Amino acid sequence: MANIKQIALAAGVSITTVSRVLNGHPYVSEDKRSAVWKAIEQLQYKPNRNAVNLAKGETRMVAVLLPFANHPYFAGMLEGISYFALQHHYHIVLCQTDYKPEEEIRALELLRDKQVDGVIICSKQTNWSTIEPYAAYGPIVVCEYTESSVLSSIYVDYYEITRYIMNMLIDKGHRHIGYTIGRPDSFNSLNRIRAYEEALQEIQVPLVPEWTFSNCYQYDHGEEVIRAISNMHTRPTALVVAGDQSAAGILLGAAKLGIKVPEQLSVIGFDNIPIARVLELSTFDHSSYDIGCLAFTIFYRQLHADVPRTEKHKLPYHFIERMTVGQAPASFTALSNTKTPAQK
Amino acid sequence: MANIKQIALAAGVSITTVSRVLNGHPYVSEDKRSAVWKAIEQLQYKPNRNAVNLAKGETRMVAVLLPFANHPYFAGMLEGISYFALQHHYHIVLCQTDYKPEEEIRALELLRDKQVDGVIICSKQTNWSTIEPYAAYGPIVVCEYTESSVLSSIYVDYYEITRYIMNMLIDKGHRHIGYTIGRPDSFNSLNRIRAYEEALQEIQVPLVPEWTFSNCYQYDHGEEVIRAISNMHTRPTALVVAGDQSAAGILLGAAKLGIKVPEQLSVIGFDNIPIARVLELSTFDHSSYDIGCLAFTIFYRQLHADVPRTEKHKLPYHFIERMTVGQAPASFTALSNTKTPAQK
DNA sequence: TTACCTTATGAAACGCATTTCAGGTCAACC
DNA sequence: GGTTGACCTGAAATGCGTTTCATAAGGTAA
Repeated sequence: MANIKQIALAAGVSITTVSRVLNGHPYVSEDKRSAVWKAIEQLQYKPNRNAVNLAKGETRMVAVLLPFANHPYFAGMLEGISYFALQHHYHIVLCQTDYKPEEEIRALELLRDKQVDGVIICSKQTNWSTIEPYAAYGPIVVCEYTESSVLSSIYVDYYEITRYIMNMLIDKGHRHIGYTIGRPDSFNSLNRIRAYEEALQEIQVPLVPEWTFSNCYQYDHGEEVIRAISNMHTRPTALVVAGDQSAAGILLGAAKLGIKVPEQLSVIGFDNIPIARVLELSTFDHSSYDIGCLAFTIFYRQLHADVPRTEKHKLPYHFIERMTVGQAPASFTALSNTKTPAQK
Repeated sequence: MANIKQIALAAGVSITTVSRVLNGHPYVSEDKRSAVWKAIEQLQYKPNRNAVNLAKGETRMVAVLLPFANHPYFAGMLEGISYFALQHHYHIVLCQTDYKPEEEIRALELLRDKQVDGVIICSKQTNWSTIEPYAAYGPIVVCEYTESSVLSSIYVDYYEITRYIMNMLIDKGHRHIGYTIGRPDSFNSLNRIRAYEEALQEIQVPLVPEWTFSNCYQYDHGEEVIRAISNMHTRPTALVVAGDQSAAGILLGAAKLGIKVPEQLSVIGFDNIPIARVLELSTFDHSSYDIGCLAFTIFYRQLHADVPRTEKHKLPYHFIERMTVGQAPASFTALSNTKTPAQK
């Protein structure tokens, strides 16, 4: 394929002039400009992006780090990032990490090695101190709370939300409340747990470890949870579920097991993914699509304007009341041993 | 950041020797080798990937072209590609096109401009003749049937599958059969339609245009379909749905509208995505994850071995019988005007 | 008339690593 | 002793654009 030198030769100008034409610089006479364009078209010339990247020190690529793309929450985020990226003529390098630290590092190394201009971290495992040094090579935007002074952060206050939910459930008479979370040791999970425990403490209700479940992401996990609950002697009357996907599994599993929602079990999800609407799941909305859009916007601004690279954005949220939260069932308010009819 | 020149200087060797050490070439004396490594570590040197790409003419990136990542079928594919890509030290450039031809072209231009070594097309709109010229710049693998002599193809024979389904439904007494598809003009859709129409023709049952729906991808679309059906005077007794996601919408919508599946309506999905299992949806399995794995493998082999770049792989499939296909309801076998109880 | 700016153009340096080619040493084999 | 081949090393060419700097013509304000 032709290169810039051949264009220069064909158009009878210098390489510099070709580059000027290519990049729309002023100070090129009309006749040379058209001669260059003519040569470019005749030889079907297109600049080699590697050479451009090398010379400009910019790749117009951004790495997106996430555990799995095959999850509506992250897929939504990806879509948001993608949409804004395309508008700004950026491309996305997808780094699916499965929460493996070594894969997360590899994504950050793309930044260090100048393969990308920045990184958007949707969710990660690695600790901040390992990530921070890479911020020297370009903006890093994290969709999670961090106090780091070199990273930008878009976050949802899960402590606040969880307190809000717990209060709502307690107001409705629930005392037997369980929860599910994703990774047990993530910052968000720890905040959820803290809010949960404090809320119970305030009304002096003991914590039942049996009613707490971790590593819940997919439908299957939700089904396992509801199966486990259906076999319990004393069941929770409400579940605070960390993601709509597993909440959907719980709902559909409950239907199969004959557990009535919300009459016997209230379920609250998170994320408001499409299936939540279909299943009438009460949930918290904080559109992952919008988070993605914002993440890209911040990355882009930080790269092109001389702004501090440590913005913090707390996201609003709101509760979407649908059909899965109700009053605590009378028979369950006190510790009872009632068996519900449908059980395997 | 340090570059190779500074390492050469610090280690007291030539640039060539540093490059040799970096790339593990033989014929470097032990003392020089260790001097180079020492300099590399002291200066924290890492090669600039853009320079490497430029010099090697290879980027270890592959573009993945798909309409939307936020769909379990494509997300599964993406996961498969991703998994194999990581193993081979490749990265993925995600090109979400929303079926817009100009975005599809942009993805192909990445190949022409040497930003990626190849392209995997999961689904596209652009016609083959537009895509083919780009094959000159690197392997292009398409997850769809094509006769093109420069593209590789992994495909499922939807004509065959649809005939299989139609026969099954006809055997079970169904005569009022509807279908839903995605894009009405795609190759796969046309084959589905052809199989559908031929099957009806053979048993001399007239086609009811009202029972055919296009542009169905998401839950919402499925819900719209079932709502439309519930308002029909004469309803189909079976639906051949082109994707599990919209089939799920149909199932959940049917439950809300009081339409019993499969007693009143049989539903067959495609793809066997996770929600299908949860909803007991009878469907065809051809794992999109596996397609992704295969797609990357073919791309990789074509790039690194001297094999023809036009492999064709027809994928196996199998029907997964679950709970949504039944005998045609007696009252529906003949054209009847029976109204089912639950209607809005 | 001098001083200075705008327009126009190309040579050369620069971004950075890989690869070819040529030259050299030393041991083994004929 | 001469030839051959394995081992080692670096200068220079190569991949390809962008950007700086130097130069020069033409115009204008002081």
